Amino acid sequence: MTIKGKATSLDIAHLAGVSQPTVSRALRGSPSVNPETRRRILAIARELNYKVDKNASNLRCQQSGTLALLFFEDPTPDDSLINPFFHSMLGSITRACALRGYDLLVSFQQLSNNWHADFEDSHKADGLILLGYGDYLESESKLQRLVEQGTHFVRWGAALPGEPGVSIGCDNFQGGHDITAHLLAQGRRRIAFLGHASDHYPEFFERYRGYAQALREAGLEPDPALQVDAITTEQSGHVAAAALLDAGAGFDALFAASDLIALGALNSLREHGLRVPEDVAVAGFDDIAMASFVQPGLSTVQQDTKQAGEVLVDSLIRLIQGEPVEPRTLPVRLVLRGSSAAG
Amino acid sequence: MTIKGKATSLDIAHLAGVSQPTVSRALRGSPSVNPETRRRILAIARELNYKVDKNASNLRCQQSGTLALLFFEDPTPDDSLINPFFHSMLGSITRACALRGYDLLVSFQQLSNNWHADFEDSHKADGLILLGYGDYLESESKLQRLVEQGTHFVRWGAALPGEPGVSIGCDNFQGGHDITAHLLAQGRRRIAFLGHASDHYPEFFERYRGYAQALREAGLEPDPALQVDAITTEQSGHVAAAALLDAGAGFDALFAASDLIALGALNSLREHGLRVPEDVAVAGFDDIAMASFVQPGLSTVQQDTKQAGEVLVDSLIRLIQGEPVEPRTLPVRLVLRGSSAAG
DNA sequence: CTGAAAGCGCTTACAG
DNA sequence: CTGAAAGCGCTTACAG
Repeated sequence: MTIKGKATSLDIAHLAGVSQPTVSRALRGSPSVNPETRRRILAIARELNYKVDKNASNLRCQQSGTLALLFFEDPTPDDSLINPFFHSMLGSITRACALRGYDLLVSFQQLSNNWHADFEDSHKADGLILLGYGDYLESESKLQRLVEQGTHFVRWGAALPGEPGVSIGCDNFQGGHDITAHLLAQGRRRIAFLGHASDHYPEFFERYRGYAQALREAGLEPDPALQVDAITTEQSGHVAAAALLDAGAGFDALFAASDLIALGALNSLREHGLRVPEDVAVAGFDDIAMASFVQPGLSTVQQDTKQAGEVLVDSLIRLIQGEPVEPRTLPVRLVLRGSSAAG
Repeated sequence: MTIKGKATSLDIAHLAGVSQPTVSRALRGSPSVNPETRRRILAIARELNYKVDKNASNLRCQQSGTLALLFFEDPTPDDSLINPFFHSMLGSITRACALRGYDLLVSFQQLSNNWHADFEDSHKADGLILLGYGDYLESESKLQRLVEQGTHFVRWGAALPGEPGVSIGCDNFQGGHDITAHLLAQGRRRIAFLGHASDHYPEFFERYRGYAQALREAGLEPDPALQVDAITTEQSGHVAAAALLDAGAGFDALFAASDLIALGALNSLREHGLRVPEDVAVAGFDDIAMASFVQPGLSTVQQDTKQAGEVLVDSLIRLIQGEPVEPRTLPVRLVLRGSSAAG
């Protein structure tokens, strides 16, 4: 049985002695096809290794069965510095898409790019998942445009009031609060915060707010001298911790807005001869794989990436199907290891 | 200017007072379009935020402008354990695709899945990139089927004679040889190898062969008691190193077939009270980000993931275009850090 | 339960 | 330089 090129539904129709639409119906499981006819058609399709041409069916149905994951990179274009947390999200999103029968296009984007809507306008994807850190205020206007154009999208980020579009994020405030409360419970009093704490980085800002709240609940006022800006890289964490030490602002604990920052800080503390947790307790945020590997293990706030991927994908699919979707905040949980033991 | 739904080339044609094919030509940069007409068409297209419908153009052209990356997972389905090396490859492949105008579909696959050819048969992708560790002999027959079906694909792996299809890999033999020679130059004599050394894991096997060759060049015979099987996870490395210690096979250095194995071994050595590098020098393979982060830094063999991604993508595109493509072996380089300093 | 017909939005000979 | 026509491979009313 040879067919020039790939088999089409018409080839199968000829072979089965039916019309091409009947083949289409049989393949899609239409109940109005004679069981015997369907069996014959399916057998032939299998033998010919036939696959429905997605370009044709998508064109006809005006959809693509594909989601696009747009990953926004930090300024640094260095592959190796991508936050492992996002890799975990990528894995989870990929799996969630596969389970729901969607394909996933992956694209790395610069924040500055003209990325809005390209994928959906060209029918390459039915909707977008936006992922990645960066200056939020820089991207806000673009998100606004996506909304105006009616593009279907969800983004991973702080689910705050007034956000354009649908945001899914973890409970950054609660995580920041709980880990700080834990450090306080270990007897720490001078707790530094490493990470940006402004509208430009809403997720970090929420973590900072939780931190400040926990301090106040313990009767302490956040000390501005103990907050140092940092983005999510080891390097930035290293620099921030060194700056804190150089400034001579005494501290007995350190809450980093991400694990990568915490890991950089750990190395900086070690270089300065400080012991963890004896001299300084350290905690991070994310629970990346490395957190459980370093010595001592890094206490941190775990984001459930599996659930996050599922919620992102499910929300986007509902959006595409025209159903109402609310922003969601997912729970976090503390993972306590040696780095925050009592001093 | 309102058009119900998304604008099509026909909408633009009406607005520009030309036929629809002329719009198509103008948009694709055909030289036979009047410059003034083209300008008018482009202006309207921009104003309407028009994007060519990929489903339609792909259907017409019988291609997709998309590559599919099939990522094969190790038996373990745990997201967090994915080898960071592959994440780096993913980043590099994504970028290489973007630069060449191809979209990238990403799919995680179980080795056992019925993955052969699905993507290309359904016209979702013009070709496949296969990536991931696992038992090679299990997948060989499937690769053979891909070849028989004329599917376009390249895979990352050992570029050995007799492989089905086109394999691109790094110089595993040379890397294994050079890092072992380095350990020997540091005065080490009893060098253990952690990792599978059989046809089931051709890349590891090549690294082992390089290791054995370097030993022989130094007048040493590989000691079977110093080789312990391991797959690419920290856990496996931890277990393998512990087994080696428990067996009492004395060794003063350890070459792990991957960085993850080496990192697991480092923790195991530490738990046994052994100092690195004083008591045992340690080296890995891959140069993942964590290698430069741990203390002491992990000496390793760097695979150039940027080049690897580019070569994979370029090779696949050439394959799709019907050009001849040879398997390739890419150079590696040593990255020496504290873990292999003289004892 | 099945077939003839229309049409999704493009691209590309073909004719002028 | 431009238009009328055909066709890529499907899916889905519509009619029977």
